[in-house]
Amino acid sequence: MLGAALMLVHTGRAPTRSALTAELGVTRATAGAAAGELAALGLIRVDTHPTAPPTGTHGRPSHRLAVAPRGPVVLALQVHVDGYRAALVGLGGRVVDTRWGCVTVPQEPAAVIDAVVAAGADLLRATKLRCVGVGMAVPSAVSEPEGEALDAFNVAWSVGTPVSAELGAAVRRAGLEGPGGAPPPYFVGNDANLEALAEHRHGAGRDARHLLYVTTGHRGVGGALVLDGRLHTGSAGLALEVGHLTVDPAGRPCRCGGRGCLDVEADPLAFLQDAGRTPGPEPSLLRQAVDLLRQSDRDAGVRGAADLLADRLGLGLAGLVNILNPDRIVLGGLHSALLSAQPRRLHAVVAERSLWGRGVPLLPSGIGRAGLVGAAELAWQPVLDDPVTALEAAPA
Amino acid sequence: MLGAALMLVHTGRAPTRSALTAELGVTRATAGAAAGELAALGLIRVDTHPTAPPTGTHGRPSHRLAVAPRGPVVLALQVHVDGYRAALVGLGGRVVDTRWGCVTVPQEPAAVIDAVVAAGADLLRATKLRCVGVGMAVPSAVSEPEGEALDAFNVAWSVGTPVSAELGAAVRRAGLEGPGGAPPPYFVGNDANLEALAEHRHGAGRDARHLLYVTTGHRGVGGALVLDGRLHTGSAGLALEVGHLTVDPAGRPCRCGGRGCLDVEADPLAFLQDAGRTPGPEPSLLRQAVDLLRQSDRDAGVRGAADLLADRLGLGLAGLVNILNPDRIVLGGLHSALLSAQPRRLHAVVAERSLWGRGVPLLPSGIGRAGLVGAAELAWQPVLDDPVTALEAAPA
DNA sequence: TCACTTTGTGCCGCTGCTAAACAAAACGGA
DNA sequence: TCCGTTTTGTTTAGCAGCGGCACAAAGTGA
Repeated sequence: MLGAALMLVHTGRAPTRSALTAELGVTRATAGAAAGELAALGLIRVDTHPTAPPTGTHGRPSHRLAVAPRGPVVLALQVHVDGYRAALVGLGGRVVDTRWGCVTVPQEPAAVIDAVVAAGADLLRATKLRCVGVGMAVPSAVSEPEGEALDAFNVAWSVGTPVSAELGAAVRRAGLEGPGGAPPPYFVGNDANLEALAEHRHGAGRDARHLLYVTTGHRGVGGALVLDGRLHTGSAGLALEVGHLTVDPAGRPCRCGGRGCLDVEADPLAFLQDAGRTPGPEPSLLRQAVDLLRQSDRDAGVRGAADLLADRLGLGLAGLVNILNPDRIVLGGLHSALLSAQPRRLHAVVAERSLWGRGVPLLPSGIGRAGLVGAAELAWQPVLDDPVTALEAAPA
Repeated sequence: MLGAALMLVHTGRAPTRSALTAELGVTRATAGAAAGELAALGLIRVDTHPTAPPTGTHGRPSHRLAVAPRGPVVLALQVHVDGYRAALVGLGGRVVDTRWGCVTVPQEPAAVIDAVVAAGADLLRATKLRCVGVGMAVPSAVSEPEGEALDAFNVAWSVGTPVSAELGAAVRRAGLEGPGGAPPPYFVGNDANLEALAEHRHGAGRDARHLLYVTTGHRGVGGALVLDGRLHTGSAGLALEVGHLTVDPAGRPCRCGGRGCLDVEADPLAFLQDAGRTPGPEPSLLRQAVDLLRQSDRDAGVRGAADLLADRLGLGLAGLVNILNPDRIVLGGLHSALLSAQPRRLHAVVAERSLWGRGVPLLPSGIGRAGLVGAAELAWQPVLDDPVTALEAAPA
């Protein structure tokens, strides 16, 4: 109950106390008690006297609810192909402060993770905010419950790298303090999964019951599914490996052994190649591809490559629609840019190649740094599940 | 709580009161009270003095729990290509009595549904058992929440046939009486989905957290997914249309507009054709194919067709494994027979063509008439969710 | 027959919620 | 300006569900 109330404030669905009452489906008394407890825990702020609220309705104005401005935060970390980023994230997905660094690939996982955790520890020292959890996004499938990276070829980590264990060690080495003085709980997730979670809680996926998220990194295609508000990661954390759907049987060979996988046919590199460009070393492949896509109305070659990308992505999405029947699809990375640039062809292909995909809304991603925000969601989850227990969290 | 307890007895996971206590994770007092209430409702039987229980353990023997022998039943109905079947099904998936009939295609939906409901009403009159719900399985995708059949080409119903409404009308016409004297609640589902549900509750899918079910009818391939004990039907009931996964880009044309879909490459008709047989009018395509598959160790042509079927099905399953990461796969229809006949090739293809499919257990279906049992599960669901409310169910 | 183990049952108290009555804060009309 | 209406916040009483505990019951084995 407390957790459900906090989630409603967290996701912005309960901006007032009366909205909280309605969303929870309980009496005013119960909702009021919950709001009071959350305020006492320092998680939310209850504005008893909202200054000049232009209501326009009858009746007593409701108290406004908001996340506490200097309440606890979580440490959100992200490792990607050429660097890392650390951020302090409050409730509501508010990024308080952020810091980043570069690494040259290949690099030992432990060294990278130590560096990103150290950056986070710096942030915490500088702001003196209380840290209640650590979440990290990595560009790899992550097995559950072991927390091992299984295909982190982007960052040149070997199969089976114990990312979760390394993160735990780094957290202890950095001397981070969580609830009860013990090291804060820490979690690792795949970046595409976490971006999907962020989109569902705070972005274009809000209120979707079955949200399909598909995105590109610099290389490859990732997917995720959020069902009834919870990430569907499959039985071992390995679901939604959408990169190996076949979209062109005569296409490029893929490291999975097949040909014409989405992973190699609908990612930034494929798009640059299809447009006849030779990818340069700088900036990132994703940025080069997005910049190029902007020229599609002036350059016929680019336009052709964009059409090809839309056809292939659309075919892949159509297959996913047949299997998952989502009520919304959010696209990230290059696919988000493609959707914004020319929505029609993509919609048409999905409608044509799926059985009942005509009405599925396709939306571009709605938040920046979704990976970081998603990592924060992971770290917030224990608090959202049971605020009291998570905040007092007796050390082991 | 009461519902959870009933579910445990229903699925056979709580054969004794102490097992119920352990599975529910509550105190003996609470579990005892729940068992007492369910017995008072006439749903289960508590054997206080189990005669001669060969325990072999220390301590006081636990009371045995079982579904009530003459407790209420649900009416399970199934419509298929050339006929229908009605059954009374008790808790625990026990088929009390069954009755069937034939129809010649094409036939008006209302007429078929009237006939199958009438058969069910006969059964109820003959046994004088109390009916608490009606469930019907149809060979078509069923939209939610409207309850319309969307691709019932097998039974020649037009797109958008309001099956749920027709069933409701037939139930009222037949004068069936449910809880409180009102017509019993009625539900419609896709047959593959309901078979999956039956397998999960009572068959080869027991205790799987992420169960993927794939099966053939006489024509086409169907799939279903059971997540954490609940059927995943997608946002509009249209998920798991696995029949249109491409498994042979140069293959047969499919009514979806594509080529080489699972639907036309891994169904009984395709197998018969691949083996060089001309399908006869009798018996059903499924039966002909299963009978033929039995000869695969004597006939090289049949063996080749079986290998081809295993390759194509395996490729389709591998794709599904990449997307859904199930912890178990159960196969029905012709695919079940294929798995029993030659498990090795199928296992090998799934392992080879999926990223992490090596360890996924593949099992043949474990119950007969799974469609009927699944339809019964659908009808039982309100009782399993909240026995008290469902059984007293005030009329509208 | 006597420990010992395991299970069923009754009683007490805590927790979390609802219901109901009352108070507070806005609006609009006389 | 006053008062009725509407909506919301607050307080109190009461109920239902469940856990904890103590005790009784029904087996096993020495």
